[in-house]
Amino acid sequence: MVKGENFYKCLGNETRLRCLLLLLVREQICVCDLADALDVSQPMISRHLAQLRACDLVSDHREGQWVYYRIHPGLESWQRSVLAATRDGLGTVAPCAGDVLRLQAIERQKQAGDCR
Amino acid sequence: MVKGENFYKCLGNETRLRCLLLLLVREQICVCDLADALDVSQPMISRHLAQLRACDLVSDHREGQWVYYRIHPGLESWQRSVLAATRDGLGTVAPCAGDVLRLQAIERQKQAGDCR
DNA sequence: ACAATATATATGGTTATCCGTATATTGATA
DNA sequence: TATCAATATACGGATAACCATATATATTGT
Repeated sequence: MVKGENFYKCLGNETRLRCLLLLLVREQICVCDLADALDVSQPMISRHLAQLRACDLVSDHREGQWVYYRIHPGLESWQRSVLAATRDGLGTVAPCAGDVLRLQAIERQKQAGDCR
Repeated sequence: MVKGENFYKCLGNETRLRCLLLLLVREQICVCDLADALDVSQPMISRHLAQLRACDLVSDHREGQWVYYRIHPGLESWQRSVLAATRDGLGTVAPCAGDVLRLQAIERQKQAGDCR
């Protein structure tokens, strides 16, 4: 297996790719916000996040009852370049552009609503 | 389907990834040289090249009995950036580094041997 | 301790991917 | 036209990927 093969297998799935691109615009995002922004089920986002985690593309940490994911801080620089190039190419078109908008809406809603 | 999904599905296979990286170091390579350099069977390389062709990652043209492949001239710039970053990250490690050496050996052998 | 929320994983079935082998196609050459 | 070399595709089976549903785990608040 080539070194980059698993990396690209991860990017070769729509949900995972959208996840990663969304994580490029925020330092960290919790699982439920990711699920809502991408409009996918909770088990689905969780499974794909697990795979990204297994390939060291993202890291996670718990804050109370929420688990936050971020781009893995130890990601190799060439992989960061790949993600950045992808954002440049795909970030402004559907469905990725809409993902960002939905995420922003979720964040606004949280801030306005219950202030916990 | 996200726009880049098929692109990354292509990169997510070892043979196809090695193919593309090898095509980054030569303007064009014929099918048999690709098969020899990667040490894979003829149907195998042909099938994967067909898939890269279908996704517009490579283009082909015939010269006599040989068919030459190259990185598709119309490849989007963000995709070129991805390939370049990948070469930077993987080009100097196995098996990609060996692929280049084997390709060079094949070229030398051709030049030395039968001069048709 | 219990209920509620957030997250992870297990299970089963469907579809896609991958590969080896066999065969078809195409161009060159005798 | 028969043959050969190069390339492409078809076929069948094995494996992997993917998803929906159900269930388990962990944390918080009552």
